[in-house]
Amino acid sequence: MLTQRQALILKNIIRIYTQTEQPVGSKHLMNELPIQVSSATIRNDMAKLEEMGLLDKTHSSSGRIPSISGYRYYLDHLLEPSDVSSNDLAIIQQTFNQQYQMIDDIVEQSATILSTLTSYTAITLGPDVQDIKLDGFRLVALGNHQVMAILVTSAGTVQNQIFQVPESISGEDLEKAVRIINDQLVGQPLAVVAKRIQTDVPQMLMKYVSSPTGFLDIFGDVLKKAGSDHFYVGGRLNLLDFANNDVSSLKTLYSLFEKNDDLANLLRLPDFGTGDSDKIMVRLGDELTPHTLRNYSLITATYDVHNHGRGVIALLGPTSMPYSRIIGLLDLIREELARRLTDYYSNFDD
Amino acid sequence: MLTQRQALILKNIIRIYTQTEQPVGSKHLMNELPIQVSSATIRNDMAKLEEMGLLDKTHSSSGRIPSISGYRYYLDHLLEPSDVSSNDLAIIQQTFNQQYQMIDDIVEQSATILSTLTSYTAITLGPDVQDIKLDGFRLVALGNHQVMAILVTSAGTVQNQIFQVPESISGEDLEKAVRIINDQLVGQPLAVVAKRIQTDVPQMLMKYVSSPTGFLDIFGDVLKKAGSDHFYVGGRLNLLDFANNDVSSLKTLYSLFEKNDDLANLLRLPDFGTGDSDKIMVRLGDELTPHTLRNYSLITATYDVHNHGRGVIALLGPTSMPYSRIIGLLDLIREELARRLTDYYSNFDD
DNA sequence: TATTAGCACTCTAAGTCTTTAAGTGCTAAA
DNA sequence: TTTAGCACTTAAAGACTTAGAGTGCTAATA
Repeated sequence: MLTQRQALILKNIIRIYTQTEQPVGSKHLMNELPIQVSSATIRNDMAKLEEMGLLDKTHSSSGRIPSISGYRYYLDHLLEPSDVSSNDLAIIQQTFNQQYQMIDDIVEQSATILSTLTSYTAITLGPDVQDIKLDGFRLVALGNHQVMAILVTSAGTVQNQIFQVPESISGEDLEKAVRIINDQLVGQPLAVVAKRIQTDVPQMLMKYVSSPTGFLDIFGDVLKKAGSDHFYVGGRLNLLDFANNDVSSLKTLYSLFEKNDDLANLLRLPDFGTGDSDKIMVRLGDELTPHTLRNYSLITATYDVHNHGRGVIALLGPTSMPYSRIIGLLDLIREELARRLTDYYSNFDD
Repeated sequence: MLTQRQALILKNIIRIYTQTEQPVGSKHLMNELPIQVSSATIRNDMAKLEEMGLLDKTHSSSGRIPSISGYRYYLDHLLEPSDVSSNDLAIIQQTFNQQYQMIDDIVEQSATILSTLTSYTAITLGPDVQDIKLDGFRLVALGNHQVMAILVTSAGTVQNQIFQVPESISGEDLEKAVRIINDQLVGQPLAVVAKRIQTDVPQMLMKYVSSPTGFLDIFGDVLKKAGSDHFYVGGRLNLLDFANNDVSSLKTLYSLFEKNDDLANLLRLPDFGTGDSDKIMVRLGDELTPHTLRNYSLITATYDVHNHGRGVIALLGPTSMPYSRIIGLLDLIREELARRLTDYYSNFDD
């Protein structure tokens, strides 16, 4: 357990290091502390903090920098989220008050705000797709053998894709197939639908349609799209500022952002679903996979859309971030986002 | 005018510098030339080439590097495109033989191939939208006050967007409006359509529909999308390799890639439309705008889709590229792309 | 007992100096 | 016109020095 003064010292070393990115020496720190003690006293406490593994030195006679464990301790015991500045608040309100067409737009905008206000990189994910159901499926002929397939889910999300239809498949067949799909599968969870088009649906179609495979490929494609998570990444370019010329980790990250599965892995919380998932979690150092990211810090928060699942918003930045401000901000945006989405769904089925 | 030997020297300095990124000295060059001359002779020619502004020194006693003018001369007078290696050829053929759904996919794939084969960044643009006509407009109701608007053009491209429709607009009104649009505007160039919905169309709709503005906003939005160019950028990450830690130019470029207008400006050829536009053009140094890019080289080629306009493919890389190989490659992909798209359109209206 | 002044010690960063190797330009001879 | 020879230039790398920031320890102090 830390003495009060030791905690104060740790807290301030983290604060100063975040501002200057330079090791903090005892004399310098002396002038920054609210209490009056000599630099020797501070040195003694620093030595103890180092012994406990909470501080590091860059070389034997350098000032101290926070170690990963130091950040961990700070985050777990010392951090107090600060209120959002009125300036930030105004920006958030203003952005969320824009008129949106779709849920996805709101979620995407959250990533934009978050990255703009922090100068880091934000990642957001809409409410989870666990038990989303098929709400409807359409095919719209566009001429020139092109057909647009549209799938609507119970969560209000829409996926579409355009296909080049070979002449061998007749328009009537497609229409029949669509009718059967809607009759038989609407209202069922996407996962069930996905399973059934592998099992009994082909036979069912077979009775009325001459070649169901082509159609099922199309339907399957769009279904897959609708069933997979959609991540939004805001402020990609900010990475260039805080990844200190470490081109290799830059590459890792940027290619990570392109792959859904990798992003899902990155954001997956150790205790997702269990425990108090309302807490904002910070992971850094070896807590992060892949290990290429051990110089970064990832803050994740979930938000709860009443009766419509939970989503995730996250922020990726350097290990040394102004956590107080950032976490306050994240908390506000999470609440705001939950509120907007809950509103959205509440006047959904009228 | 250069002597034959001077040309040989310039050519080889460029070749060696491209491989090593190091200034080339007279002794080193002596061993690399196909002719037998002393280093003193080479030094004399080098001095003359420098006098002409074709070579530079990094310091008074260093070897020579090509100047921007040197590259210019090389590109204009000495360069001979080389044949595409059988390996590259195989990759190109294979990629183009995949089944595509849409024109846009083919154009996008070109950017991917080009960037993969070169390790640079590729930008492609579909055939130009000069006199594309409106082919059809649809509204598909998706439930929950959502409507998808779909616009098809005579070029076979499709744009769609989903809107939240306020209750004040009735479904019947929308249907009527769609019918009128299709009756009156199909077959007309997009530019004309865009103009008319500002002038006579509102009045026309007014007769049959109670509140045409909402509908026209929707239609206008999708129309705008369909009328603007769509660029594809492949191999963004390759920039990290050849932009030597120059974070500021990296930022310029990455934000450039996000803005349609900026990309259009970048690719706009000085003599676009006039002259022999079949030539592959290389721009470097001050020929490039914005000037932040003066350490890069941009190669642009147009491709001609029979009766369906021209498109552009481009490659952005460092000033010192293996131009012979690159230009050979670009030429092949341009032809291949033109062929595929011409094919595509040829069995379009049957 | 906790704090502090004092001081020897450590290490980096920045500057100076030296050396080496690669390269040039010029001169005079072939 | 080409070439051998040579004096000269420069960057890069290593050795050395110095200044400054910082530490850890000891002994005195409150």
